[in-house]
Amino acid sequence: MNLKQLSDMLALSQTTVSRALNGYPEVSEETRRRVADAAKRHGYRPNPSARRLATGKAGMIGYVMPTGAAVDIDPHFVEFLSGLGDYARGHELDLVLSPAAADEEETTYRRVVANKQVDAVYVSSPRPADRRIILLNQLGIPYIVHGRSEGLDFDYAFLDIDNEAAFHDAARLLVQLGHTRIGLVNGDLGETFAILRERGARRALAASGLCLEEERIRSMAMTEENGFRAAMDLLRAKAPPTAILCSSLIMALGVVRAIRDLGLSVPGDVSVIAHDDVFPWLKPENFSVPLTTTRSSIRAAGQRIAERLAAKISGLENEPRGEVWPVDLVVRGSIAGAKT
Amino acid sequence: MNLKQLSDMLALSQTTVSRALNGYPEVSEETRRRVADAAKRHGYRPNPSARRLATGKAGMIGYVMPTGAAVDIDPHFVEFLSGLGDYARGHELDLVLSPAAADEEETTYRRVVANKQVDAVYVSSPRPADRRIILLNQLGIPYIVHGRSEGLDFDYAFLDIDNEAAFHDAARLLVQLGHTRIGLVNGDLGETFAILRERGARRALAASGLCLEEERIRSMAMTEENGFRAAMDLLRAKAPPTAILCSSLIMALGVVRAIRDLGLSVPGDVSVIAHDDVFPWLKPENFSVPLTTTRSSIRAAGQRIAERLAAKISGLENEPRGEVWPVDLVVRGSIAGAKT
DNA sequence: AGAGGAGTTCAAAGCGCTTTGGCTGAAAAG
DNA sequence: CTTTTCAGCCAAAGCGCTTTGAACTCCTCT
Repeated sequence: MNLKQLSDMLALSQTTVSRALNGYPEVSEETRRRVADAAKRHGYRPNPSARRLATGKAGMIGYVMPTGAAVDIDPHFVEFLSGLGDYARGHELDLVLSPAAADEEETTYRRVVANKQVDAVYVSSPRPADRRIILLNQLGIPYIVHGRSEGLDFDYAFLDIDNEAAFHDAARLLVQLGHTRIGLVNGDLGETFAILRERGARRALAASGLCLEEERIRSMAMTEENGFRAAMDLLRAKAPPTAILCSSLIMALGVVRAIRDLGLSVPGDVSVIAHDDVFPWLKPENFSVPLTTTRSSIRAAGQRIAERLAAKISGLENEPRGEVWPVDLVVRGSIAGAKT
Repeated sequence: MNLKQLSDMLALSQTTVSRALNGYPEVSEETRRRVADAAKRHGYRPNPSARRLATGKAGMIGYVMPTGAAVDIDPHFVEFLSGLGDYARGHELDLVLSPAAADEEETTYRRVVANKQVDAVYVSSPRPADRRIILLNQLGIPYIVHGRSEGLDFDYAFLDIDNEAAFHDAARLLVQLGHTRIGLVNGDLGETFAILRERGARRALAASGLCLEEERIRSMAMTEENGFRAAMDLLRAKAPPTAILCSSLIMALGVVRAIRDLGLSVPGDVSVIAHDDVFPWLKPENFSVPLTTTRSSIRAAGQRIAERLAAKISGLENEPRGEVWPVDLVVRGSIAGAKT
């Protein structure tokens, strides 16, 4: 069933039918009703390719997905995607994932934009002075960054959680509990969030005249194994930390395992606080010792970003606004006062 | 740069340019070269919407993504997606994710197909007699199922791992080690893979005159928490299992935690074998006791499915072929002979 | 009564590509 | 020398939609 058939059936022109369906004012109410009715009854749906060709609007959100043997998409992505989907579902928005090798990312963005395959894109895991953002900005397509970049000389739309405050507060809490040697098991410093978290922790310690020593910081891809290695490393040092801040639940699995392996206990010997992105399949309260976390639902972020992208597409959101969400500090059994 | 501009520039008709670019024979070699050259130099790329409108071919692979507050996409999906992307990347294929609530899945498939938004789709987590497969079959769009259904009266294309053999072999190994009371911590029985795994385990026990007791089976969503609960349940029974088969690494985390919480040990008191889909961020060899696993890379499956979908699209693969991959049984420290 | 609107509707021109059917000129066949 | 054949190229017709510009019908106003 296409527009022509439908309009023939109604003895109306394609123009009128199209306008009726798209809510243009110059159609009488009665006609509109008739058209809407017939359309529904016959299950008419405008062909998106045709519409796209005519309008340039795609009804899709794009994401350039880094791929390649060396690239591991991490499980956060799936939760984020769920959120995006939650919103998109109700709004007939589809997502287009364009896989690209690391060195083809820019080309891919260019292609996607030039082809008008999507109306807007989102960018994840931004790095400082991220080139993708610079590119998108000059290409002039609506976009939102999930996370933040730094060192860009223009404003851009983003949604981020307050990583700095989260780790600041977490570190401050540890300090208040009497800890002075605090370790940080962080994500890769190539990404802004990790930089901000380190900064937050550093600031909290500094406020009490303490210092986040370089040798108590580890930054690497957030796998269980790396968490384990990092913690092992830290805890075997001459003056091991009595508390560890950790950037992800998955790493925290490794951290806790390391602590155990060394015959130490949580929180008796080592207090642990981790960041929790809220996975349905791994919960901090279910760790052998319930984990204190800084918590922010990455799924909710996905929903919000979809919503804002939709707003941008329909022209409701224009200024390049940054949105920063506060992070909950959820105290559970994994922290205790420092042994004196 | 569109076709018209390019052809004007070359003083050729759009027809000829189009044909030259698409490899039709009725173009002289010299012309073809000239055209290809100019196209490359000016970065000409045919507008996909226009092409799609004209040909009906989309150059995209579709996936109807279950979404909704109640639906958790699990982390396996991301690994699978990576694989799909690995292949798609090199072949200019994009993926379209169409989010759909559980009760809108069929409608969404219909929409996607009717709109010719994609050339082929893949279906994941198939259930027995899966309605989606029936639907796709009659809609006549190329598709591949990742996993298997049962009870369908027609052949369909799928790629699955040999779940039954995997769990059969794992169970047999446990039996050979002297275990007679074996527990199964499985995924939701709504999905075929879980049914097959149970069948495999059952068969192995039966072969030795043993029985996989109903009360030693738990089937539920594969979260860490459910793994914990299930194992707790099993181990607190009057005649607790001395070995546990587990359907996922994430569940296995919970299983191991339960064993520990009860003051038992792996493999001293309880042997554990789990299925490993190969995540970069959580490895069985890094469990406190290295985990014996049945292993099959879900990422590799993604690559292969993309490859086969591409073959289907270009008409290279036609018969509805089923492909079943063997599963590795990797023995590590988590199993031991049964205490006598 | 005629001009000027307001309210509806329509025919036709794109959007950028593929593809059908036809045309041309030179080489092959008669 | 005429007829075929065929490689190579082209004009134009879609694909299904949106949008421009025009037209037509009623009213209202002067």
